[in-house]
Amino acid sequence: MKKKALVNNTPVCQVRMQAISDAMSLLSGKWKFHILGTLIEGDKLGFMDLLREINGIGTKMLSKELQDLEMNNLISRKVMNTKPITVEYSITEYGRTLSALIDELAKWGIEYRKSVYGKL
Amino acid sequence: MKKKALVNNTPVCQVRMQAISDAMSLLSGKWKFHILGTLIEGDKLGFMDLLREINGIGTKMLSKELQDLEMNNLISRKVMNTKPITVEYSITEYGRTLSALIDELAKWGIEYRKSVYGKL
DNA sequence: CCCCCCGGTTTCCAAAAGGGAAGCACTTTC
DNA sequence: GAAAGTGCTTCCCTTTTGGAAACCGGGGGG
Repeated sequence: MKKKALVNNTPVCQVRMQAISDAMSLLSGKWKFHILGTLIEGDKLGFMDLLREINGIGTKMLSKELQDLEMNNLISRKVMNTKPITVEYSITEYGRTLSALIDELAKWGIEYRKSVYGKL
Repeated sequence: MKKKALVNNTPVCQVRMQAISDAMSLLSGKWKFHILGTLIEGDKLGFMDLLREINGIGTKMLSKELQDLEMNNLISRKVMNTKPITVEYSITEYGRTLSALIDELAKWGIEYRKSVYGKL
C-alpha cells in the first residue's frame, strides 16, 4: 500500500500552493520588492531617481526588473515630452494591491532583525 | 549640484528596505514558502511525507532547504527512536510568525490568478 | 569641442540556484 | 537473500541570476 499526500491533497491546499508559485513567479528576484516599495512610497520617479533610491542596484537589473514589472501591469512607464527626455515610473492601481504583502514582509523583517540582534 | 535620494533617505524607509532584504535572505528560493506552508498546515511530518506533499521537489532540494530553515530556527527537526528511524519536522513557534505573511502571499496569488484567467 | 546628464541596451563573465541519478546505512518484510 | 522503506549525501550537469563596464543617442553647458 502506497502512502499518499494527506495535508496538501485537499483542493484548498492545492490552490494555495499554486497561488504561492504564481505570486513568486512575478515577485522573485533580489530587487522587485524594493522597486515596488519605493514606487509605493514615492509617487512618480524617473530611472535615475530609482537608481539613486535603491541602494546597490545597477542599470541593467533596474531596466530588466522595470520591464518585468511593467509587463505584469504592476507599474506603469510614461515617456515625458520634456527637454531632456524623462520617463516617469509609477505604481499601478493593481500594483498597489501588493502593499499589504510588502508591509507584512517588512514588518516580519523588522521583527526578525530585533530577534537576532537582541531586544535592546 | 548632485541630486540625492529623497524617498528612501528617511530612516524609516532605510529600515524597511533593510528589513525586506533580511526577510528575503531567509525566505528566498523556490521551495521555502511551500515547505513552511505545509508544515503550518500539517503538524508533524517526516522527510518522505514532505517529499510527497510538496509536488515537484526532489530529495536534494528538500534536504538543503530543511537545513536552511532549521538553521534559522523556523522549523525543528527531531530524530525519533522508532524501529525504522524516522524524523519529525515541525514548524517552530517562531516559524509560525510567518503565517500572516504566507497567507497574504497566497491570498494575493489567488487574486492574481483570477485577474489573469478572467472573472468566470 | 568635449563632457555630462538622462535613459537605457549590450556584452561578458562569475556565482548561485536547481535538478537527476546514484549511492549509503540501517531495518523490516517477503 | 532480495526488495522496499526511511533519510539523507554526493556528484555532475544545466539554467538562472546578478553585476561591472562599455556603449549609444540626443540634448545642454562650459
